[in-house]
Amino acid sequence: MLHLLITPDIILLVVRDSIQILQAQGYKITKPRKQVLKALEETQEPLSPYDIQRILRQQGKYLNHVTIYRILDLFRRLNLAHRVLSSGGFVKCALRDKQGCHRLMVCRCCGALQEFIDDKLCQHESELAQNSGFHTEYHLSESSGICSDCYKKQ
Amino acid sequence: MLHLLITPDIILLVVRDSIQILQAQGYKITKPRKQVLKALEETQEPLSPYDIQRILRQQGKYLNHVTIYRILDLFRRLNLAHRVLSSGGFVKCALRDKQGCHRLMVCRCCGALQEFIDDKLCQHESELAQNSGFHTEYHLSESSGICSDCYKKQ
DNA sequence: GCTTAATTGCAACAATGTTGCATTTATTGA
DNA sequence: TCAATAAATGCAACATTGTTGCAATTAAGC
Ligand SMILES: [Mn+2]
Ligand SMILES: [Mn+2]
Ligand SMILES: [Zn+2]
Ligand SMILES: [Zn+2]
Repeated sequence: MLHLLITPDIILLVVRDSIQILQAQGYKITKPRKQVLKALEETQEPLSPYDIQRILRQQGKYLNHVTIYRILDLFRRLNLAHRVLSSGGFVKCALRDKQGCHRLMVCRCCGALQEFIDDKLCQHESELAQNSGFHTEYHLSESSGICSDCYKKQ
Repeated sequence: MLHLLITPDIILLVVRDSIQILQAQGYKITKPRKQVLKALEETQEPLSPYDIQRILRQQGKYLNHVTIYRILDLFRRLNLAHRVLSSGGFVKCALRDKQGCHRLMVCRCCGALQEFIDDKLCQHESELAQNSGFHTEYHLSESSGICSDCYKKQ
């Protein structure tokens, strides 16, 4: 339901990219880490730690939930993934939002997520914050509404 | 830590206002509901259901956690309160953000929250969404950064 | 004061998240 | 290729958070 066009090619590319980042920072490339990366990449929805465990289990792979929590925490710190605020799930960060700015639109009917980026918006928002002395580092925001599909159906 | 100037006068005003809304919609004005409202109003931070339970217990008032969950759910539906996405807590909505648009800045050092409103920002964001067919109903977004106090200390 | 529908409390349970420590594994370089 | 070793994982035990069905209570209206 994450409305980003993710083809198998891109998945491979992005997974490899993430692995390079892990390596560059001195983290081991372990089987569990690769599996969590792949799950986040392939699934078109935000995944909670337990979602990921379920998905992997269905593929005959068992990871302890503690391990998954720790891996997701690492990914978050490295900006390889980020939380979806409203659901508490995690999504894999696409290459294009490396800047650390994540804006989501969430459809209240079907739960569809759409991520977008707009520099002017970030700038405007940062300026507003600045006016009250706040120094913005990154935006992780969600808007609520109705996606085009659900809108047509009404 | 919620940087909104909330004086005892305003608390009384806003609590009364919320009670009118409850009444107008045919909901009973019960002791538990008044207590949860007051706790949200008086506390300067977002409160989780269990936070609220703790606070009230310290005042010798016991509410079952199930009750608190149900009350918060009702408040949310009536737009008397809304969730703080990053913490999972709830904040009481001030009168001025009745429009249903809630923008927060969260300090990653001290956790301070600052809520603000900017029509131009909402408009810009809605337009962007519209471009991809998304119909925005309300914004509930959070930016991350450093508040003025923490910035000075560095 | 009654009546009654709405609300709350309770019990039992399910899901989510955390910590300390033993075991395993990926990396390095001999 | 194989040991050494630091890093990562698994496990157990626990803590916190959230849900459901049903009985008891309560606020609102007469
Ligand atoms: Mn992202
Ligand atoms: Mn608000
Ligand atoms: Zn939709
Ligand atoms: Zn601060």
